[in-house]
Amino acid sequence: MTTGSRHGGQPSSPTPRVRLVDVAREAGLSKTTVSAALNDTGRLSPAVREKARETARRMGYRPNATARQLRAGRAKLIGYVVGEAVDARSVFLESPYFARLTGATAATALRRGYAMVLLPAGSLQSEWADLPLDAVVVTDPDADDRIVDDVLAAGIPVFSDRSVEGRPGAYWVDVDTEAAVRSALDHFHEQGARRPVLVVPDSTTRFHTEVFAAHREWCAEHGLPERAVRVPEAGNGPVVRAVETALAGGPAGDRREGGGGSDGEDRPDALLVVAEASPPLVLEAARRHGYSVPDDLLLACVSEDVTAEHTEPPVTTLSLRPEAIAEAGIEHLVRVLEQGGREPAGTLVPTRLDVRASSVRRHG
Amino acid sequence: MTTGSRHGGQPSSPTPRVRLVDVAREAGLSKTTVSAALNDTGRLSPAVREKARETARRMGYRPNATARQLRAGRAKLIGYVVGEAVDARSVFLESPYFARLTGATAATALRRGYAMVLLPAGSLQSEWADLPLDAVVVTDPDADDRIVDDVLAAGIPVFSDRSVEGRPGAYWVDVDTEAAVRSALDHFHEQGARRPVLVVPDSTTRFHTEVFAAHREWCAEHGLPERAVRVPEAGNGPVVRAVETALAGGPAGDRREGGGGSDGEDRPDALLVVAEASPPLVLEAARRHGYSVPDDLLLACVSEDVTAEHTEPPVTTLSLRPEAIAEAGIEHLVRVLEQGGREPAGTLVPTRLDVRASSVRRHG
DNA sequence: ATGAAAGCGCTAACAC
DNA sequence: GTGTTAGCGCTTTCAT
Repeated sequence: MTTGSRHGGQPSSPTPRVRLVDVAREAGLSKTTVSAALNDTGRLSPAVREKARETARRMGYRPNATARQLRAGRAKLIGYVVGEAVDARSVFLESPYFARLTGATAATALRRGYAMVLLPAGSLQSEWADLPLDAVVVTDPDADDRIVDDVLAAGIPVFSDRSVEGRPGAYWVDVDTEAAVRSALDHFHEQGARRPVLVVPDSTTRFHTEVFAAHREWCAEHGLPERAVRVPEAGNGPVVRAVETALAGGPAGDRREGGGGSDGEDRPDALLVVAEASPPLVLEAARRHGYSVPDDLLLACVSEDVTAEHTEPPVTTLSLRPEAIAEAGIEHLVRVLEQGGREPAGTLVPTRLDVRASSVRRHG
Repeated sequence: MTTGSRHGGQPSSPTPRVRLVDVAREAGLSKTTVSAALNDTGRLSPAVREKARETARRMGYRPNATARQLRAGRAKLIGYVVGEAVDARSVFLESPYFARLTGATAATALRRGYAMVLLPAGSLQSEWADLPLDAVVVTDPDADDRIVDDVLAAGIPVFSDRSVEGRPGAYWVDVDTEAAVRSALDHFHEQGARRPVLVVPDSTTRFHTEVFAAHREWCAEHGLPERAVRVPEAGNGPVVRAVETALAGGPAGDRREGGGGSDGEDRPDALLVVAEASPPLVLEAARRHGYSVPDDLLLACVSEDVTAEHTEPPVTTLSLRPEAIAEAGIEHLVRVLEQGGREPAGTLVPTRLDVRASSVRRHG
């Protein structure tokens, strides 16, 4: 009466799932033959191949991925962590940039045969040590981030930004930050702006530190004073406050001599916001401070936020092109993982400036 | 001179990775003993257990997850797809709601020992057929979505919203939509509004159809005309246009007799926006149409968008509490997967109305 | 052209 | 207490 003595199985499998050997038995063939037929390998007579396939189909056979992985030695699984903002638990996805980067990475990876596991921002390698990850993508790690070291120490290849350059087992894709900053500042300059201000997060992320440096350099080259406000933390509130600081006068550690309205000479005439913030809110902040955009303030945001197109005036954005980054990164990863050869280790992805009314001077 | 003939391995493994048997040999013990020591099972003398552990640590041993999975029969992997908006490829994450739901699901799952694979929105089961998924989470499937059927047909448990109720192998978590809609409309009513309008996506998602129904019911109960505008597609543009339609007059298929300004009686005095849209943009749209919020229009949005707190006035939001949904869902999933027993199949999660200035009448 | 058998790395019966 | 052994389901030499 023992109707099949489950050996080491689960509490009660809903369906005992058909295995390769079941198909083989049913078709009167061997595992080998059926496997070959299904994988289109080996030399089989068309008849047998078809019979095996047909039987498999009829029985609803689906190969056990885990067994394949074990055999193959790799799991076709990659991890994805956002390094930045360890404190901002799982909120990073609310940034349109990370949202799109994340989605695009997952989609591209799957297209290339890899599944992407979403790892909570700021999680430690130890928390997912027993995932069979072939590689880990670490986006925008902080300079002092442990995660990259942890993963490398575990012998897992890391794909990150340029900050990992030179580390064995680490590969990178990055935006061409300098060109990006230049393109925005040059654009302002062409439009006649001479007192641009930068608002940038005070983070140790590669991108942000490079933005700061590129801005400094550009200002020096153009003989303009370096005006920058650093945002202490992420979020719309802090960024908007930083924007207000920027619009109130010059840089943070700056001469604000004289008492009241020292407007005119000192008021910024262009604003580049690199920190993630909602374009409508930034625009609104400018208005509150008595600026009319673009008449007396040119505005551009580094952002993927689609609301930028819907404001009045629409806001010029500098897109980091997350989809392009994701694609470049995954292509790179697949090449490294599958060809194993020593790859160039890095790729630079250009940005795109979408000029809209907020940064174009009116009447010619 | 053959320095180790790689058998069926990769092109060139960077490090041959230490296996259980290596540790065993090194420690002069058997695989069993080491395994037991590491997993804290079996009866081992403390001395031996320590020795095994020490050796493993020293050699940098990390168990092969795939082998474990094969042995255990389950991969501790769950898939996550957003059913809604098949067309909006990987953009769904830009919605703060989905972003937070996604992040929270991943985090909660990992805490419970499951890794979450992010599947591109609208992707088919066939595209990830060879992932060893223990279950698939399908958020907000459209009524005619194939995905749920596909996954169930593959013998994989599905966790989704209430629309899957009654299907064997399907479990659900859902927001208490009716209570949610009531709470918002009741709030408007208490504030004196008598001509509320609803803006809701014209989708076949369970949530949206229920919102529409709940609103209809509420209006009937209160003897108020049902005013609703359905948004044909997602995105800030379409939603803002729908808001403008709503504010211009009554419902879409509605008497708009007479020519010009039939204001007064007909103008809505409260607006509930259920479609994802940026609160600042909605507010701006209301202003463009000559409304002052909250003086002659009360406003509330179903949204997780944090910008709602930063507008002037701040916007009242109805939060669906994605983190709570994620937690309830994953708890449920883990229970089903691990205890296998026939679980209650469904959980309802309450929403939260965050009342802010946009929906509170001034001067008492 | 097809099948038998080994083995991926691990865990769990079952001896000793 | 500790070691031996048998698989988990699949792919892949290697015989036949």
